[in-house]
Amino acid sequence: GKGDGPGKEKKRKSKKKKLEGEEQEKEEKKREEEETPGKSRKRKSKEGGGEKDNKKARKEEEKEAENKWKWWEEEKKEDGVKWTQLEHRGPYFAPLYEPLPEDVRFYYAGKPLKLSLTTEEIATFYAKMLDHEYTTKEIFQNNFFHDWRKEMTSEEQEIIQELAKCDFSEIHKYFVDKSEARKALPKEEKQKLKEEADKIQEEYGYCILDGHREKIGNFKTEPPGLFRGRGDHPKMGMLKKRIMPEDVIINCSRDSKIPEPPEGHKWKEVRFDNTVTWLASWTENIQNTLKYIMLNPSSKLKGEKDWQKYEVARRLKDVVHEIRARYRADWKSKEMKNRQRAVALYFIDKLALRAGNEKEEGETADTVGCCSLRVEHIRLHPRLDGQEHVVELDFLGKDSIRYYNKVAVEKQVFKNLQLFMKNKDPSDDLFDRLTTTFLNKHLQHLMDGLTAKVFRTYNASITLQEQLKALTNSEDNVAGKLLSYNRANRAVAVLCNHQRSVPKTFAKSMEILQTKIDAKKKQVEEAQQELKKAEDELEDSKDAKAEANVKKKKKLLKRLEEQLARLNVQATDKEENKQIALGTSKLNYLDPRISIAWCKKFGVPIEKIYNKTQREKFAWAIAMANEDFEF
DNA sequence: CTCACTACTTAGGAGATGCGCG
DNA sequence: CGCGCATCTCCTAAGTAGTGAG
Repeated sequence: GKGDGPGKEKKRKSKKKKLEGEEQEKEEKKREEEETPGKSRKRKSKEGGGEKDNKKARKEEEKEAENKWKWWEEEKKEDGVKWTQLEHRGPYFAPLYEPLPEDVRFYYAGKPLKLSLTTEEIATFYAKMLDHEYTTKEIFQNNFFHDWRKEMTSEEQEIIQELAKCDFSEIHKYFVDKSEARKALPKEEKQKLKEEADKIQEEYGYCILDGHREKIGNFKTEPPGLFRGRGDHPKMGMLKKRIMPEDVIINCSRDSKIPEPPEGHKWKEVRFDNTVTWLASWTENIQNTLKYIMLNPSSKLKGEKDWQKYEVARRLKDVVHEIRARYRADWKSKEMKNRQRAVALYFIDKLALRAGNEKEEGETADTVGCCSLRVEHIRLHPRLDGQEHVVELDFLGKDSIRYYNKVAVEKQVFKNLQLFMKNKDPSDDLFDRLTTTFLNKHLQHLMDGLTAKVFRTYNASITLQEQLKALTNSEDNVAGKLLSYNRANRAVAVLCNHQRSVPKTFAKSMEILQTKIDAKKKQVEEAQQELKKAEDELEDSKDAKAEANVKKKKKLLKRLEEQLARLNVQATDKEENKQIALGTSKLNYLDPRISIAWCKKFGVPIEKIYNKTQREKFAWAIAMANEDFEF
């Protein structure tokens, strides 16, 4: 193994660029906020002070919020310095392996075989996944078997030569039963388990940052297991090793209580770096990259960064027209590099594509973003479905999620793409002269803090704002307004290509809906026939009674048709949402102040939009946005 | 420029929990 | 008051983007 490199020299990060302008902007926002009528806000946050000035004792949550750290009302730290005090208990380690009971056996070539502890543990990783699709994949099997054999004793290596002869079924059953037994536990037992978990959370799940108790995001080390990559990952099935204290670097403040490593163990290193936000880190053995223990999204460190992200996106709003004019001009640039950059930027802006850094081949699944698109990922149609200059994009993006889109583009773009593809193989880079670094250098020059990803944030947020404006009807009731909100949110999710796998129960509930539709259709048909009959009768008799009957039947038909239409809309809605995930954009791309302003403007309770966790994450925005907020 | 390394955000799936309904 | 589905929480993989050495 080459994964262990102890005693390497560590470097400190240098300070980041100045952001004075931004700070000023924030100061202004604050003052603006404080002028708004309603609750008066305090300058300083209270720390455990039992002041009770909130006479109109509202909900508990609000009382709780009273104790929360209103960091956004404080002065910002010197650039690059993330904290002055950081104290925590270190990570909570995954429990050690518990050997299987004697009667749960592993079989090789039909015969029971007692495994060494390590070998058995790894066998359980595979056994647990037996009914997962992963274990049917050859790469997964090969990687697993290779890594497993490496950990076996020489006797075991001698015997266990083929994965196909391994029988894990008893082990598998053991874990299935175990999990079922857990589910069937009586209430009080479950309660006890929960209390234990809460205690761990209480002890390890928080840290002290600059005098405030802050929630940690992931305070547990990742347990050992088999690596589960996404998509066609070349490393799927490889053994992810157990993290020991000896692998872990602790970061905290010098004068804090240094966390104790578990009994009989030592930390790899303890450092006191206040220019970073992480509390602990280790190197994982699959990709040889660092993993970190960091704070929860509700924390100051994360919240401030999030806020800053949206402020950068808002600054883009002011210059985006110039930038667009600039890249359109660059479509004609004499420099091929600049032309490629201009076309790529157009895609990033128009289609909200990711930047697309280069990746090491064979290390990860074959996915691309904008700058790493290959010729094989696009098709050019001079005309298609009545449109001119259509580009068909089809590629796997982040998490191996497919991006498929047919989009009409400007003639210049189309011509450029033809040029970029000329004399190239399908597997060649479309933008062969372009890297994300080059693109971002250019963007930085156009606007301070601008990078490719800002376009996604900007376009997502501005789309939400525009869609909300277009779709919300103030006459609607709350449910109707929420529907509009979800539609606006969905427009963003579609733009950003946020997908989910089709819910397991989808087909079933769709079927129920379809049955309803079919029944309704039949009713409509019947009503049509009856109407026809009534009309025929009227033809014959021409009396008032028959005429009234025709009217009645017409009315009925109309109502049924409307009901059918509504069901169809519902089905379309459901179908459209089938593979769309709204959560990612809500959490990462939509400036929360847009949603909060909308809630205030239309009298929709914020809880209808954001659940508790989300409200904690966006506490800064809830505190500062009023109904006039404009992104 | 490339490469190695670092630090951070963004992402979908699995499993846990909660909630409305009969 | 349990059951089945929807929502929430947790987990950790997979991106973006920066730095600095050579």
